[in-house]
Amino acid sequence: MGTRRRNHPKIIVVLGPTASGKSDLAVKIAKKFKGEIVSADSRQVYRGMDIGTGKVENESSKKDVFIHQGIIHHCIDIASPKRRFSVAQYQKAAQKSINDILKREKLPILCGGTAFYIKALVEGISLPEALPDWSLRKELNKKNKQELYSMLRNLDPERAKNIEKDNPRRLIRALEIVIQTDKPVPEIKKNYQYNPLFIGTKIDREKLNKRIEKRLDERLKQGMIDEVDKLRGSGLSWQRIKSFGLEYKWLAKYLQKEISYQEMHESLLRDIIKFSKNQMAWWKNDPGIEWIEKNQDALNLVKNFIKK
RNA sequence: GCCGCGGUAGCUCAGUGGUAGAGCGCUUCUCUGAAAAAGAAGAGGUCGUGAGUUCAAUUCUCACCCGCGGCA
Repeated sequence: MGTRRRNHPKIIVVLGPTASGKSDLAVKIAKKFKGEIVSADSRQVYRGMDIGTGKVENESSKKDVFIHQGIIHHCIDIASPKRRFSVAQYQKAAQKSINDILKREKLPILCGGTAFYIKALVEGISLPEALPDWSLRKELNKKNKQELYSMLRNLDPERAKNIEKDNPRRLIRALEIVIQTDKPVPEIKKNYQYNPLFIGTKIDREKLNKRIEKRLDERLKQGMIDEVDKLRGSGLSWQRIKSFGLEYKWLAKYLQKEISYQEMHESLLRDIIKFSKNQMAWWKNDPGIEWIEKNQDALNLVKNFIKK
């Protein structure tokens, strides 16, 4: 995830697969080193999605402050599930949060499982300014990937060289940029603004799978089905709810009586496990991450890191 | 016990007289405003068992074993 920048402000990044104990560790670090937490989770940004996204409990009575165990959490509940949220919005929100934390002379602790969000923030990647244009996307979606690819080859041969030519979603985004800006897709620029310490919470596969299953059953008992039902009641379409994936997708199917409880449980468990493997794919070969098994090891790492 | 249907990849199933395919799963990989998204590559099978016919059987024939349904 990039190199450390010695002269930049220090931040801690706690990452790892779902159910590996990130939130717990982040709170411990925050308590010990006067920190605040910035969530890096593409689903926890949405209000009303709590149990299914594994949000920690909010103790705050104020509307726009999220506090858990006395620790301020940022980038949670910052968006309506009715509106689309994206990595660029996250990047801005998280940068602002971190800068505020630094101004208060506290330690920023980025914590979450969405690798793309973490990358966008830590590397400060420059996302093209072209805004998503949903009507254009809808139009382009009618074309097949060969047509999309040849369009891109005509408009921006350079980008066409490197892009995955079988991936319609990427092709459409590239075309969107070119059509909107009337310029080729800009080369990606990185702008490191922080000096991060990456801590990964690691648990062996078999144990993690068991934890995932246990946690799923707990969440079901805690009223996760009801939560999805409420989202529907608040005016979200089933299609939208399903687009959030995992628990939202499978519980929506179950609530619509498309599948039985058992099918829901099996498929959901399988997909969460698959998801956790996909998360690890981003990190497992990254030499810059300190993988820890005990929280105490992480606290020691942070202590040394801050001293330097 | 009799009749019928079935037994092919981990699962659900296509298919063919010239030693086999799909979807899902699995493994690995990618990541430029949907990322819990979107995509790529790969590994898996002596086609239930035994015999017969044939140059050649997973495919046809017979017997047996197993599963499902019906009848007794």
